[in-house]
Order: sequence, then structure tokens, then C-alpha cells
Amino acid sequence: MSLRHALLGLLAERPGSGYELTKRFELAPGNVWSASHSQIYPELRRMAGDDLVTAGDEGPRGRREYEITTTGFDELHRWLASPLPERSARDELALRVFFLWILPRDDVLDNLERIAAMYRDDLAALDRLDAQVHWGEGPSDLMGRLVLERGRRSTSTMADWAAWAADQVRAGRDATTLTDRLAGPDSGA
Amino acid sequence: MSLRHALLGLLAERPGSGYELTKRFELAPGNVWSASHSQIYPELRRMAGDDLVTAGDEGPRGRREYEITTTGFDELHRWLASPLPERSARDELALRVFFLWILPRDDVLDNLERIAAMYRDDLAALDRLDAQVHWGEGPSDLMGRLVLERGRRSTSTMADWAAWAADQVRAGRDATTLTDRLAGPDSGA
DNA sequence: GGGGCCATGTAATCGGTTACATGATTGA
DNA sequence: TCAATCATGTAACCGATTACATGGCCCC
Repeated sequence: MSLRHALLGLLAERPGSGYELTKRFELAPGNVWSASHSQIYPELRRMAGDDLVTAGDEGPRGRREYEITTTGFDELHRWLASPLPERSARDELALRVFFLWILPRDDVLDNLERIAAMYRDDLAALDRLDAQVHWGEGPSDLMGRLVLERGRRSTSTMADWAAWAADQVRAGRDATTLTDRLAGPDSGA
Repeated sequence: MSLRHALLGLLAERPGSGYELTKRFELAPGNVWSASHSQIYPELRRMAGDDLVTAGDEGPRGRREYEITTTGFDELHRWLASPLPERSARDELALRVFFLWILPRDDVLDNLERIAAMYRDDLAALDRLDAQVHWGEGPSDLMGRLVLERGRRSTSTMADWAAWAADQVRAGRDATTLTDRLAGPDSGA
């Protein structure tokens, strides 16, 4: 139930409406979590029902501002003190690489190179995000920068890995095992 | 619908039963994807219905072996040629770090250090996995090793990051902004 | 005989995505 | 006036997790 805690965390900084929280999500923690408004609105209601947040009166265009309660703060603290979650092991891109062996060697190389390029693009996107966020000097900004740096390091490592993986395939350590579209008469399948 | 393709990929190597595929999942691609038997059995049935696999006769204890069809191979190729998936941006651990700022400085450090230790454990687990897998010399083994190396690099980068993040907090660049349990009389909150 | 593993299934529930749907406000 | 953006909601569906449930086979 991470969405709930993410919302509590965002509201711990300052109150906000569902719409606003949806937008905030795309910025700072967008790097590590995402949520759509269709998920956020009902969740905020449920949280109000559980006394984790209080719902303000309806404003301008149906706008309703939520504020974290002391119960909400307690829950947030409880979450942060709970055992560390396992890493989830669900990476579709890596799964694809795992099965690339069924393709001819050239296609494998093409895939790995496109993957490397994609990671490099991701890295550039993170830099753009960094420039876009109005970093302050508070403690939450420090953590935000640390998490962004995490994304940068991770993405950069993956870009390097993909390039390295392409080299491994290219280097021919296994030229005879990967199926080769242009395989000579001697090399078999 | 990655599970379907993951199963096709595993069956592309050799046929197997639902039980066996569940076990195989934990090994080679366990690093990057996971699936439980309760998900695998019904999916194999549906896949048989879609002619992606053929179900063999019932064996010893209800065991039924599945084999990939040419339609299944086509679908697997189609998947590998489809546009690269976006990276999912769903990392609960990073989300937690993002909200650590609400804790006192010492607890932040404690968390980051435990996270670094966890990554180091993960890295050791990957090495154990490596030792456990019976790597052959085929093309699928090459890709398997590449994907495992991906996990190693990623995990190692994250371990370094967490240690670095702890240093950043410790280094006091922000000692006055992160709440400090032992804050002197002058430093306020 | 019994413990452990092989082997398969179902049902409830949950979190998330996608699509559908509506309308007010603001500024060019 | 019209487009963009603010602002909120619902419903269908889907993939995944958890728990429940059953029973055969093999070896000690």
C-alpha cells in the first residue's frame, strides 16, 4: 500500500488537492513512483475515512484540499520504521534481453544498442527534470536530490551495461553459438 | 502481458510442465521477473487455447508437459520486435528514501546504512545464484550471464549510492536543515 | 508409514491502468 | 469566443498476490 504512504509523505510537506498531488507526483518522486488521478482521488477519500487526512471544504471548482492528521503522521512514521521491502524484480526490458538469444546475432546487437540509446535518453530526461524542479534548501529537497542522483547513477550504469553487453556479443566470444543470419557453410545453426 | 512472453521464452528453450516452469522462473530470470504457480497454470491453459503452446497428455501425477508451437514462436518474435517498454518507475525503497526527511537525522543515517547493507546482501545473493545455475555454452546461457551481470552492476551501483547518500547527510552539508534529535538550544527545530 | 517434494488447481482480493465522462475558470 | 488548464469523478478490466485446497509419488 505504497500509494497511501506516498500521499501521506507529500502531504507531510504541505496540504494539497487531489489534482495538485497528481501533478506533484510527476515531479519530485516521478522518478521512482507514479500514480494517476483515477487512483489518487478515491484513495484520498478512503484516507479521510481512516482519519489519516482531513478534507477541507469545497473550493473554487469543486477543489478540495487535504491535510495530514497526527494519525497520518503516525502511520507515515510507522511505515518508515517497518522492515525494508525486497526489491521487486520486475524489469520487462531485462526480461526481453534474456530472450534475445532466439534472434539472429545482428538483431541481438541492434536491440542492445537501442536499449543503450534509450537509457542515455532517460539520463537526459532526468537532467531535464532536475532543471525543472525548483529545489529549495529544506530537508525534503536534500532527499529529493539524493533520490534523483540515484536515478542518474542507475540509468547511467544500465546504459554502460547495455553497451558492454553489445560488445560481449560482438566480441565473438560466442559468435559460433549465437545464430548468425550470414553463417558460413561450416558453422551450422 | 509479459508473463505470457516469459513463458514462451522459457518454452522456446525446451518444453516443460507448469511446475517445472515455476521452478525455472526462480533461477535464470528470477533476477528480473517473478511469477507464482497460481499465475502460471491458468496462463498456460489460456496459451494452449490460443494455440501458442500445445498441452501434452497427463503424465505421472497429473503432470502435463507444454510445448511451444510455431504460432508461439511467431508471437515471441513479434514481442521482441515491438517497441521497447518504458522503465516502470516503481521502486518502493527509493520512495521511502524520498520521505526520510521527516525523520531525525540519526534515523535517516540509520536507514541509509541499512539500505546499503541490504544491497550488499543482494549482491552476494546474485553471486550465489550465479554459482547455483548450471551455465552451458549455448546462446541462451550467454544472455543469461549478461542479464545476471546487469543485476550485479545495478545492485552494486545502488549499494554505492546508498553509502554515498549517507555520507552526504553525514557530511553536514545540511546538518542545520535536517531535524536533529540532539539539536542545541540555538538551532531550533 | 511418513515426510518431503512433485504437481495442479481455485477464489478472494488488491493495486493499477485505461477509458469514459463532466464541467468550471482563465487568459489570449 | 475558444483553447488550455484546473478539477473531479466512475467503471471495466487486468495482472499479480495470498490463501486455500487436494492428492500422488518416492525414498528412507
